[in-house]
Amino acid sequence: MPVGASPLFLREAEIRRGIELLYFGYTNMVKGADVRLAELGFGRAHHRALYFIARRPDMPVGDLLDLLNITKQSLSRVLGELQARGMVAQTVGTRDRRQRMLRLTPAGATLETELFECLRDGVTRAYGHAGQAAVSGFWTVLTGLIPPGDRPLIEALQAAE
Amino acid sequence: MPVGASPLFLREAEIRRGIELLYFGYTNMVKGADVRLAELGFGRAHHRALYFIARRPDMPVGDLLDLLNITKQSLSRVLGELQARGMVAQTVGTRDRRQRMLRLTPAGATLETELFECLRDGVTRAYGHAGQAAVSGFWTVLTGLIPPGDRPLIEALQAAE
DNA sequence: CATATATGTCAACATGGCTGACGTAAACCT
DNA sequence: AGGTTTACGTCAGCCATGTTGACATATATG
Repeated sequence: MPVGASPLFLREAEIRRGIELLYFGYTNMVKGADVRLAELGFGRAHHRALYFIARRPDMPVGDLLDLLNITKQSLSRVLGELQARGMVAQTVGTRDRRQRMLRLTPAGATLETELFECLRDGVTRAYGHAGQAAVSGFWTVLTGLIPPGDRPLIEALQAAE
Repeated sequence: MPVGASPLFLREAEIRRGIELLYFGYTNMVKGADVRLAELGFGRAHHRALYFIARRPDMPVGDLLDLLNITKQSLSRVLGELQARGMVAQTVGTRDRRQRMLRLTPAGATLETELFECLRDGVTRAYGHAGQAAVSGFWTVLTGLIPPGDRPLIEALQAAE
């Protein structure tokens, strides 16, 4: 922020606006996927696991736990259901045989793609109407909300596709 | 978006980046408030009710239901707890005596302020580092994620303080 | 006066978090 | 080689917060 920028810039109203838009924006983004998940008997927790496994194939269980920030017992339930329904498979780690590497089965990949498309449509529309500069600001502000220490974990998702 | 903007602009990587930042940004924004709420034996649902009642004092129950998009049975539990603990009070509507107008008690207002400050610190930092143009883009993209039909409801929160 | 609306309430259930305790296999360290 | 730590899994129970369905009451409205 340039020195001397309006002090009103950080007034309560602006903060509340951000809080509200973030809440409603997130809620609306996932609304479509929620419907599809419910039809299949899955929930948001399943989606999150599917999403990150799709994003980083062969991620070990521990990394997924770090990303989701839940207990292994919670993840275990979700992962067990996804495996039982043929969406996720495990292989023993090559470098460290204690690790279980997670990846999607073809059926899992198909479902993840379908769910991604639910989110994508809304995001594409929002990006398109806002323009590239706005999108860049959107990314910048959201990144600023993440504690610096946690950023590498998230940036690693976006590195080298 | 200007005609002829990069077609790469809407590639999958950009969409996924937005999805991830929105998820992690939201999660981190509310993390501090979650801690405080847990100390008091409240949860996020209580916070959402407190938040919107603070934002629009004397909002009728039905409006709050529309905003939160949950069933009246779910809200009723939360609201009952907030009333039992002296955070929220109801008055009979003046224009329509069937309505119950919600407002915070002084204790409720104190708590809401405290929780707001938990969110505010993170948002203020993110806004400050990003700059006003980025914040504007942040708002624009998030607004674009909300179905146009729902926007008036949310904009009404931000009108005429 | 009949009907619709705003709210409340009882009961049962699902999802997805949590804690605590315990077990196994593999890696790592000395 | 042996003890310790790490990665993962599992059993059991609890809590928060959402859901549906049915029904009750007071008030507004045509």
